[in-house]
Amino acid sequence: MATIKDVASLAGVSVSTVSYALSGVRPVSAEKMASIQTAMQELRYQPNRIARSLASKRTRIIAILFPKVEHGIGFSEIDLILEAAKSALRYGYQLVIWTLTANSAEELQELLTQELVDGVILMEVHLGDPRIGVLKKRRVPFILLGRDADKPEETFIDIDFFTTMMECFTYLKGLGHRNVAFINQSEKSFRAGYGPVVRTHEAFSYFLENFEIKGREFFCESDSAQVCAITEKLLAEDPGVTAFISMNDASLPGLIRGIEQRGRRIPQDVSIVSIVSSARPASNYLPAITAFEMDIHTLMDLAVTQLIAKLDGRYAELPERLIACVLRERQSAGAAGGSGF
Amino acid sequence: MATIKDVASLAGVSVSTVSYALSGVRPVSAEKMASIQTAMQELRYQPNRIARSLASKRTRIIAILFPKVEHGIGFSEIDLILEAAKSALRYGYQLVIWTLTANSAEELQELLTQELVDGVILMEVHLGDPRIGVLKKRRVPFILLGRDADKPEETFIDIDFFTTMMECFTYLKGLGHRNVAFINQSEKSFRAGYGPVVRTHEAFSYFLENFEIKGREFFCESDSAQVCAITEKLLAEDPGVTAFISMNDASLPGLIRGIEQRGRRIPQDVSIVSIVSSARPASNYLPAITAFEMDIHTLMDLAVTQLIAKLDGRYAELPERLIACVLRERQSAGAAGGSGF
DNA sequence: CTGTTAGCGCCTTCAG
DNA sequence: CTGAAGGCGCTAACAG
Repeated sequence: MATIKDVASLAGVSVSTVSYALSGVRPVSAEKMASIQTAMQELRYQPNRIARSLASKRTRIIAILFPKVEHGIGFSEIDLILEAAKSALRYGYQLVIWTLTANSAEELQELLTQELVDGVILMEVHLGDPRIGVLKKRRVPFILLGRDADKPEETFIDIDFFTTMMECFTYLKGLGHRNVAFINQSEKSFRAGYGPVVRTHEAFSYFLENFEIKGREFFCESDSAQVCAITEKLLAEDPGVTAFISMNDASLPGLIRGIEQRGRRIPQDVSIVSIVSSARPASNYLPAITAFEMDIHTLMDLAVTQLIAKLDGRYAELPERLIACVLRERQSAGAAGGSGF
Repeated sequence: MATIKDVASLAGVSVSTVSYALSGVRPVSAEKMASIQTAMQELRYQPNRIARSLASKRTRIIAILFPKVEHGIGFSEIDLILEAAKSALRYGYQLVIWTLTANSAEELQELLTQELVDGVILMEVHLGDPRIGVLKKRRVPFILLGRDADKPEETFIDIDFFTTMMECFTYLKGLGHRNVAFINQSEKSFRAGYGPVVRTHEAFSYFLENFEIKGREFFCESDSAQVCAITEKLLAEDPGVTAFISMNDASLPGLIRGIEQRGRRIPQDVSIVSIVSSARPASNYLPAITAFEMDIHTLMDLAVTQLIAKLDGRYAELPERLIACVLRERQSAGAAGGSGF
C-alpha cells in the first residue's frame, strides 16, 4: 500500500504538504496541489485510517448499541442499522455494532476504554438505563434513538407519536369513522414507562376528546391468538366500532382474523390502520395494511448527523428531534358506514 | 486514559515487559507479572486498539458486507448481523457494516484501501459477484455467507438446503402426507441461479421420487395476493394436496388465506410447513407456522470463527460448511387424511 | 505558502 | 528473563 511518504516523494513535496492538501487546513499552491493529486491517483493512495486515527485522536468510527432485540416495535431493525451505516459511510464514518447483554454497564465500560469509537448511538433506551450514566461519566458523545424514556436532558431522536396519532385521527375522521379501537402494546411495557406505549396512549386519549370520536384502548402482548380473541370480544360488545388502530405489527394477523371471524369485511365494514410500523410486514398481509410507517431514512440520517455534529463540537441546536410517521395507503382502510352494523 | 507507559512506570518495569505480559509471547517472571497486573487494575488499563492496530498491522476489525436488502430470505437479517457482531465481540473482534450500492466494486476498493479491516464477510452473494474478484485480487481474507451461487472454490457457509428438504419430507411423510405442493420464491430468482431457490428446487424434485410422494412446485413472487390465487387454483385442480411447503415467509398470509378460502382447515385438512424461515414471522401468523428455521447462531458463529481462523493463518479445513435448518413444531402441520377430500 | 520533526500508543526486534 | 529503541502512517505544531 502506498503511504503518504510515497505520495510526497513522487510529488516532490514534503509529507506535511500532502497532509495539508488532504485536509485543507492550510493553503497549498496550485502547482503543488496538482502534482500531489497526480501522485495520489497514480499510487491509488488512500490514507490509512488507523494511522490517521492515532495521530488525530479521532477514529471516525461510531458505535450503534443494541441490547437484546426481543419485542421490538417491528421487524425493521435491520433497516435501521443499514440506514445508519449508509449515512455514516456517506459522512466518512464507519459504524460498528455493539451487542450488549446482561451487565451492559460493565461491558460498555470495557468497549469504551479501548477507545475505538468517537461516539455512540443508543438504541432501545429504557427508563434509568445504566448505559447512559456510563456514557456521561466518560464524556463520550452519544445520542438516543427512538423509544426513549422521557429524558429531555439527553440529545435524542424519536418518532413523533403525537403528530402521528393526530394524523391518524384526521385520516380516519375524514373517512367517516367515529368509533375506533386502539390496539397498543403490552400493559407491562406501559407500566414500565416504555416511551412509545406511553406516548401513544396519551395521544390517543387526547385526540379522542379533541376529535369527538368514541374509542377504547387495549394493551396486548404480541400474540396473535390473544389479539384475535380480544378483537372478537370487542366487536361483540360494541358492534359500532368501524376502525382499528394498531401499534403492534406482530399482532396484525390476529386482528385481521378476529374481525373476519365476526363476519366483518376489511375495509368495507371495518378498517385497520397500523401506526409506527415498518413497510415490509404491513404490505405482506392480506389485505395489505394501510399504515403510518416510520421514516427510517430520516430517523437514522438525523441520528448520525447530529452525533457527528456533536463530535465536531458544532452542536448547538435543540436536544430533541421528532419525526412523524408517514401514511402509506393500502387496502385495509376505507370509508366508514359501508355496512349496516 | 492510562497508557502502557503509565502501567510500566507504576509497576516499575519497562513498557516492553508490560507488552509481553499482555501478549504472552515472551515469558515474564512471576513477581513482575504480579506487579504489572496490579498496576493494570489500579489504572483500569485497557490497551488502545488503534495504537495496537497500527503497530501490529492487524486491526481486529471485520466488515460485514451488505448489498441492498430487498427480497431477502426472510425478516431475519437483523438477527444475522447481531449474531455476527456478538460472535465477533466474543473473539475480540469488532464488526463494521458496509452497505454497498450500485458500483460495488469501486466502493469496495476504496473501503478496502483504508485498511480498516482484516477480513470480510460477504452477504447475499450472486452469480459472478464483482466483489469477489476485488477481494481476491487484494488478497483480503473473506468468507461467503448463505445464498451464494455455486462457487466451491471460495470458502463459504451456507444453509444445508438438501438436508433441510429431506427432513421436511421425512416429517411430512411421517404425518401421512403423500401429495404436497412447494411454494418456492420467484422464477426470476431461479433463472438468475440464486442459490437457495435453485437448491431447494433440486432437492424437492429429488426427494419427490425418493420418498414416493406426489408433488408440484410453484415459483411465486413475495406477493400474498398472488400466492393466494395460486393456492386456490391448485387446490381446485388437485384437491388431494394435503400439505404445503413454503420457502417464502412473506407469502404465508396468502397461503393461509388461499387454503381457508377453499374451505380447508389448517392443519386438520391441509398442513403448512415453512422452510428456511425465521422464527419471528412464523410464530406470529395464525395459526402459528411449523417451520424449519435457520440456525442463525450456528451460521454466524461459524462464519466469524472461520474468518478469524483464516486471518490467523490457521485455516486448513474444508471450504464449505452447511448448516441444516431445525424444526420448530407449531400449529400449522398435522396428520394427513383428517378430512374426506 | 512550505518543510522539519516530534509525537499518537503499542509492538517487536536487538542487545544484554 | 528484561530494557532500550526504532518504527507503524499520519497529524500538527514549530520554524521558516
